[in-house]
Amino acid sequence: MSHPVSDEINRSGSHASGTADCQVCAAIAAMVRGGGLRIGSARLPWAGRLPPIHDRREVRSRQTILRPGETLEGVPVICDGWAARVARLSDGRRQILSFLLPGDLVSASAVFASSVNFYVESITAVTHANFIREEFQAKLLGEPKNIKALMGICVAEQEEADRLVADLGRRRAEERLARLFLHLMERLKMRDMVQDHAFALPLRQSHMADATGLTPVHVNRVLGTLRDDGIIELSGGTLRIANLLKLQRLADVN
Amino acid sequence: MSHPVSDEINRSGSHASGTADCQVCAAIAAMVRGGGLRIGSARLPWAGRLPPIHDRREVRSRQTILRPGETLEGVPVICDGWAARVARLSDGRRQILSFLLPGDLVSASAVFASSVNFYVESITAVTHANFIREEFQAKLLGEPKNIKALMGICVAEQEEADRLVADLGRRRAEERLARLFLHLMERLKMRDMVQDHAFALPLRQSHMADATGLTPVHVNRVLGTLRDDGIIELSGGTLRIANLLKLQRLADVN
DNA sequence: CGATTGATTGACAAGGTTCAAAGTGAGTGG
DNA sequence: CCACTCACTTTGAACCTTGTCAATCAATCG
Repeated sequence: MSHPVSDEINRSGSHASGTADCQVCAAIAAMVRGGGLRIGSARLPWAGRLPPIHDRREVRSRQTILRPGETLEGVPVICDGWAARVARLSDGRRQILSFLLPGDLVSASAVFASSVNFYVESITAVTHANFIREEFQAKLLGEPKNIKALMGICVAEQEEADRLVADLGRRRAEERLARLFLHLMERLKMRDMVQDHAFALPLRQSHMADATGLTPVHVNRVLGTLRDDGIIELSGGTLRIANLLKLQRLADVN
Repeated sequence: MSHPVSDEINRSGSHASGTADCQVCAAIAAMVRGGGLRIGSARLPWAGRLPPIHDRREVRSRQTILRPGETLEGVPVICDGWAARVARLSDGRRQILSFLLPGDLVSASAVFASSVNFYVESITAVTHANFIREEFQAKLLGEPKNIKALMGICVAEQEEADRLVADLGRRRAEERLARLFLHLMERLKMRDMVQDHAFALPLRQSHMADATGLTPVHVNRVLGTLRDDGIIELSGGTLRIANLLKLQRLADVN
C-alpha cells in the first residue's frame, strides 16, 4: 500500500532512524488523517507530502521539552501525547498558555524564530517531530495559499489567546473549568478522540489549576460540585460530559 | 520639502479628502517617525512609502469603532489617540485585550481577514486610517522580508497575549497594575511620548479595571496604596513614575 | 512494604467584589 | 458667573469567592 507520508519520512536521510519508525509514521499519519498540522482549529492542509524532519523525539511524561530562549533544532510538532505551553513566574507560579494535542504545531512562531519564550512540558509521554526549518519555511513561502494558511494559524492562535484572556480576567472558577472541558472536547472531536461525550483526559487537577488560574484545591472543590450536580463524570483519566446542556449553560456558550 | 508619506497619500485618489489632510499626513508621519507600523514592539519597517488608504476616520472618545464579525473596509491602523481591543461576555462583563496606540496596526489578522472577532473602542478621540487590503497584502507578500516582518508582528501579538494570560491567571492586583503601567511606558517610550518617567495616561480607572480583570473600586484602592507608597503620581491624566525601582520590583521585572 | 504522588476535606484567612453614599471636577445652559 | 448635571473618583462596610495550611485518604510503583 502506498503511503506518501511514511515514504517521505523514509526518504528523508537526516531523521533519526531506529526501531520505532512505524510509530512515527503512524503518529504523523494520524496527524494527517486529522486534517493536517494545526493550532487550535486552524489547519495547514498540505497535500500529502510533509517536509523532511530533522529528528523525532520521545519524551516521558512530566518532562520539560523546551525552555525559553533555548535554540530550536527544528519546527516542533506533536505527534502523540499531550503537552502544554507554560509560562513561569520568577517565584514559581505557573500558567498554562495552551494544551498541545497530537498534530499541533507547537507555535507558529517556531516556524520563523529559532527559539520561543515559553516552556513546553509533556503531560503524558509525548512523541514530537522537528521539521527542518528551512524546508518548512520554503514549502510555506513557496505558495501564497500556504502563506495564508500559516497566517490562519497565527490568527487562530491569537483568537485562542484572546479567549483565554477574557476567561481568566472575567470569568469565575466554574465557568473557566466548564469552558476548558468544552474547548478540549471540541479539539479532541476533530481528532476523532471523543466517543459519546466522553474522552481520555490525562490532566492532573494541578494542570487544570494552572490552565484556569486557580489553585488545585479549589479546582477539586469545583469539580466536586460539577460531579454532584450530575454535569460531569471524571475518573480513571476519562471525562464524560453527563449533561452537555448544563455544562454549556455554565460555560456561557451560544 | 519632499514628503514621501503625504505625497503617497495625496496621490491616492480613493481616500476621503477634506480639510484635515495635513492632520492625516502629520499623524501618519508621526507613525513613520516612530519606526513604522507596529503591534506591541514589533515593526513593519516600510521604506518611506505606504500603500494607499481606503479612507481615514475621526472618531470621538468612547465610541465603538469595530464590532466582531463586521466587514472591514480596509486594514485599520491607529494614527492618533488611544483605543482598545475588547472582548465582551454575554452578560456585559468586559475585558480589554490590548491598548492600541498611534502607529498600531489594529491586528495582524485584519491584514488577511475581512472581519475580526473583538470590539475596537476609542478611549480618546481617535484618528485611524484604513489601508486598502489588496494593496497592503500585495506589498507584504511581494517581499519575503516583509512576510517575515508580518510574522514578527504576529509573534509579538502572541507574546503579548501570553504575557497577559500569565498576568491575569497568576498575578495579584498590585502586580497587574504595576505591569500595566510599565508596559504602557515602554510602548510610549518608543514613540517619544515619555518625559522624565511621566506620560499622558488617558485611561479611566474603569479602563484599567477592564485591562487587569479587576473592578474599578479595587483599582481605585490599589492606586491609592501605590500613591501612598510614593511609587506613582497620577492626576490630571498624567502618570509619573515616582519610584521606578519599587514599581519594577512590584511588577516582578528582571 | 514503604515511598511518592495525587485527590479530598476542613478550618480559616485574604484578596477582591458588591452595594451604597458622598466627594470632586469639568462642561453646559441659563 | 452660577447652578446644574454628568461622569468619574473615593471611601466604608458587608460579603463572597478563592487561597492557604494542614491533615487524611487512595492509588501506584519500585
